[in-house]
Parts: sequence; structure tokens; C-alpha cells
Amino acid sequence: MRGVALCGVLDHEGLQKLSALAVDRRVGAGATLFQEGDPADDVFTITSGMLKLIKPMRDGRRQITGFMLPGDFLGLAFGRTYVYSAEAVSESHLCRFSRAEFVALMDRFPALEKGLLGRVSTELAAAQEQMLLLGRKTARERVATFLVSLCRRQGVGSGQKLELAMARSDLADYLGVRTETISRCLTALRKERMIELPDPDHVVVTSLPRLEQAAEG
Amino acid sequence: MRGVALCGVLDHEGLQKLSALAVDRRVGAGATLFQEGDPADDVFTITSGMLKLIKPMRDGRRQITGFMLPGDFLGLAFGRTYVYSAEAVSESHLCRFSRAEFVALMDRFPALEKGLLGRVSTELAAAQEQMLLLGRKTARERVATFLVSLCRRQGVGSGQKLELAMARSDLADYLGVRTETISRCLTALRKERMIELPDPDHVVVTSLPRLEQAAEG
DNA sequence: CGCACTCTTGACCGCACTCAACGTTGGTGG
DNA sequence: CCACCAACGTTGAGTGCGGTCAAGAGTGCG
Repeated sequence: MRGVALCGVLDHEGLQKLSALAVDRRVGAGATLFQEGDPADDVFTITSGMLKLIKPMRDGRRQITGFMLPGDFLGLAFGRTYVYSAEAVSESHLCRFSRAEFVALMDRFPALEKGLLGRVSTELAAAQEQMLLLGRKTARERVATFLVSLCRRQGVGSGQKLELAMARSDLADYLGVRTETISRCLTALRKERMIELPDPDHVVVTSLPRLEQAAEG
Repeated sequence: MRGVALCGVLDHEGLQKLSALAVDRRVGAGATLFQEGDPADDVFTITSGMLKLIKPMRDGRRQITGFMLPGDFLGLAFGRTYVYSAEAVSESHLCRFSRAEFVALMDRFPALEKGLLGRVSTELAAAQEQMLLLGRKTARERVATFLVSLCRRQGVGSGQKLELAMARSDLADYLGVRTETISRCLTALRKERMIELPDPDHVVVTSLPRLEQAAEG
């Protein structure tokens, strides 16, 4: 769109070319696609569902670094092993490529590589935004920030219903707090009339401007 | 080295080709190269010194997302404006390219684009590691983790002197804590005989294994 | 010498964590 | 069909880690 490398990787005829070579793979909700440290033999693109990327610690603590949606790529680590784990949030389907195949594809279709550069750059920018959230924002600001970005991603304004696809525990591991804190902050924002909570899986943003203000100072 | 896209971007003849087109730029210690929101007209590579990438908030809070060293690229945002600020930690020199020039260069030299993809991917992996640190680690673990990675980057083992190029305030903004906490944690690690602090700008790691243990649970 | 700045240390405080109880929901089997 | 149970979400009470505020030591510069 804007820049040379912002074009979607899987648009146009590229998708068909790739699909022909790919092997379909299904993962049920909660199942693990691969774990940190596994040999990074495959590259995946998501066709349906949602997966979470997880950085685990030995004692059980974990940080979710992102939620991946259809069209996103997984397993692009440039080492011999994956540097994060990937688990399905909901049942998901993916296309699997061997690493060698994928590298060959990049050489044959420079547009793929160009698209990947744009995509990885966008992910890096999102990661920097998340570092600000994790390093400097209060719990309330984190939850508000998350809801605002969810509005943007789902293209939803004030008054419409947002879908929370993931559990509180995933939200907590994504925002660097405990599940109890997620609950408390959601309740607080509801009591301040910025959101409504018709059920645990849905949020209605009643005042996006005030939520945006709550997201930053 | 390992993967197709891991090669240094500025190795070999590429550096000379690029340098011929670039405009030299000097920034003094503490000076700002560009700020978040400025029109992203230029791309830079560092030739000497060190810069910090900063995500600022309106109320003064800030998160440093990384320290950039010679050979690194700055300003690769794929939007019309920079998405972070860049300030010099120490006096630095850079090569400046106009965005248009740089895009043209990538088209002419596919190896540049390939190298960039590897570099951005590596940065993304580091960002995910940092998200784990900021979201889940204690202050003590954060400082220990930082020192361990500094050892790796400077290729230093137990007993050798590490150089802390940046101030406590930069360290604090990088690790998501206050300067007082940095001081307290360094003192604590010193009292536990993992490090020595000959002066504020240097650290001697006396037991890298124990420091690594302190870095993760 | 004096001033500004950085770093360190101490005392106190508050936000988020911990632990616990309870309500709700959805799946399972009697 | 409903009893049972496990998993999830919410709420409350108390605690502790790191933040806040303040003072003092060390350092470099004019």
C-alpha cells in the first residue's frame, strides 16, 4: 500500500503458488504446534484460527509475544531451532513448508521476500510498542491499550461488540500481569462507563476516546 | 553465517557502494537524531558510536527498545513517519540516505534486501526476548539478564571487565525499572559475589554461571 | 572552589501479586 | 435428566516488590 514492502505476502497469485507446495496441518484449541528449542525444520502460514507465540521460562512463567491470525507466518527463525513456542488459541489450520522449500521459494519469487521484510518490520514495530506497554504502563493502561488496538484490528468503533477470542490467562500472559488483575481492570473500566461486559468473551466499547485516554497517561 | 539471510548487510563490497551515495552525519552525546512522528525521510546506518531507540509517552515515561551499534540500520519504518525516537548515547557518526535512494538501492542490490530481512528478524527475536524480560522477570533477573547478554556481545567471560557505555537512567528505561532499582540490584549482585563494580562505568563478572542462574528463576 | 550531575542508600508507600472463597459454565457419566 | 466435577472468571483480604521521596557521596567542569 504505502511502501514498497507493505504489500501482503499472500495476495494475488502468490497464494496459489505457495499452496500447491504446502502440506495442510490442523491443530486443535490449546494444542502445541512447536516448542522453543525444537529443530526449526518447518515454516507455516495460518489459513484459519488463531495461534499464540510464547516465550516460556523454566519455572512456568511465560510471556505471550503475539497472537497470529490468518495470513501470518510462523517459524521464520534464522537459527536451527525455534526461538519461541506456538500454541493454538482456537482450532487452526496452517500450511506447512519445509525450510528448504521456503528458502527456494524466496529465491524464485523476490516479491515473497520483499513482502516478508515488510511484514517482519511491521511485527518489529508492534513489538516495540509492546515493550513500552510492558516496561512502563500500569495494569489499567495495559488493558485499555489492548482494547483500543483490538478495536483497530477488528475495525470496530464505539458501541459495537468486540470479540475476545482468548482466555483471561492468555490476556494476562500477553499483558504481563495476573488473571486477577485483568478481571479487576476490566471491572474498573466498566464501572467508569468506558466499556460493557455482556459476557466474558465480549466487550462493548462505549467511549473509545476515553478508553484511548486511559491507554496513555 | 548460518542461514541465507544472516549475512551482514554491510560486509564486502556493499559498504563501499553504499558509502558513495551516503551523506555523513554526526550527532553529539545526548543529541536527538530524529523523533517519533517526524517525517521518515531518511535511513541511517551507524559507522561509530552508539544510539538508543526510544518509545516516549506524553507524560515523560519512556521505554528504550534497543541500543544500536556500528553496522545497524535506523529509520526503516515502513510508514511516512518514524515510529520511535533515536538519541545518541555517545558521540556517533552515521551515513544518511534519502528513503528514495535506499529503496532504489534495495531494488538494485537484492543482497541488501536479503541481509536486511535477516537483520530485522534477529531484532524481532531480541525484541521477543525483551518482552519476556519486561513482562515476567523481577528487577534482579532483569539486571542479571542484561549483564549476561552484555558478556555475550562483548565476548567476555568470567573475570574480564565489561564496559557500561550508558548511564543508569538509560539502563533503567531499557529494563523497565527506576535508576534506584538498578543501583540496588547491582549492589545486591555485588554483595552476592557475582560481580564487582570497580567504578560506575565498569562491571567485572566474577561468576558467569551464577549470574546466568540469577537471570532466569 | 562551587556548581551541576550522577550514583547510591535509606525510609516509606502503593500497585499489583498472592492466596482464598465463591459463582458460573460446560462437559461427563450415572 | 440431573448430579457431579473441573475449568474459568470474579471479588476480597493481606503482603511484598519496586516506586517515590529525600539525603548524601562522588565526580567533572568552569
